[in-house]
Amino acid sequence: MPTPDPPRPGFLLPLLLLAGFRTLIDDLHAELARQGHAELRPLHGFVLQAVGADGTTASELGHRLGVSKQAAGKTVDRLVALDYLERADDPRDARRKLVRLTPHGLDGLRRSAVIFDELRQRWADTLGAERVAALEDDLRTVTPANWFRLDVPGWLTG
Amino acid sequence: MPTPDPPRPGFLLPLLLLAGFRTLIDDLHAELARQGHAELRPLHGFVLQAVGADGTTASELGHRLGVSKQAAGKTVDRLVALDYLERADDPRDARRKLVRLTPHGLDGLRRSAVIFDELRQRWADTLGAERVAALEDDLRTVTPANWFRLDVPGWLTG
DNA sequence: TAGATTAGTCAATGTGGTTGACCAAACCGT
DNA sequence: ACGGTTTGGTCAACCACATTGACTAATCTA
Repeated sequence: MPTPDPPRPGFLLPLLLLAGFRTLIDDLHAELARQGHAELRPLHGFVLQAVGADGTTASELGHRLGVSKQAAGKTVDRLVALDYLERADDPRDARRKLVRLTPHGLDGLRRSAVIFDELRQRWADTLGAERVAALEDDLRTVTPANWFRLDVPGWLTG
Repeated sequence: MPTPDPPRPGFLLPLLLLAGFRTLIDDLHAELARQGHAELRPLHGFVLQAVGADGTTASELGHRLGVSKQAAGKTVDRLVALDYLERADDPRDARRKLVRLTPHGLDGLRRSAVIFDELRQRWADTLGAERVAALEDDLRTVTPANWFRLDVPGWLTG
């Protein structure tokens, strides 16, 4: 059986962007698995990044991730069960439950940052550093200004 | 409250690729909704594209989409309910059930192609045609050769 | 202090994915 | 032609991630 027909012209661009993203994410998690973080799912890296070293709350996390506070809360539950996050009471506001990285979670986040840097360097070795930079510049240009609000939908689940 | 800290250097590249993809998909579906296809979810366009004008079977569809035949079957169920796809018996093999686009589905697929072409043109107007082409070339270079197997995980659900 | 807002949780539901089990039809080698 | 294997489809159970609505408790504010 031959490979399926290549997509029509207009379909190419989104597919390539998706493929580029997927490639990075897949490579990241393959390497993370090798480094002792096999349980980390694609989505989780974004969550750890959004929690950050300073910690946050479930509601704020939901806002950063662009999902409801309930969805954020459930994701935190799972990452607590995996020992990536922990909850603590906020002494200044009894309603709030602070969400913080555990040492294990901080390790995962730091390794992710290192691996992403390496992957970007690999792209720079292949394409040339200036083309990677141009690619980033171009994407920043055509993308809404608030792109860094880590708006990651369900789809990283793959 | 200030916007959250921008991501660390290594995190930028995947986030920008994701943002670019999301921007295209969101714009596509906003326009599709205006043109009478409000029920089409982000994933569905890829499925229609994978079904193609000639039709296919659930198993083959699963292969093209990189998911199990069961998952493909359930997705077909949903698109049948929305009148985008229909099933028919294969007279030459009683096991197979052909999956075909309905007229409504074909309309959605064609409109998607047109809109994607327009969006790509919009990028070319902003960045210049040669930079869009360079972007595509670069992504093709750093991406596995089989990228056009429409390997779309759960995440288009957003 | 009363009323509005905010944080978190629970419950029900939807979508898209997985594995395993199973049946019927088709294929293939003796 | 027959019997074993492969293939296509479906069912069931389950998981991950999202939604909305309802609710409590704590805090803020007029």
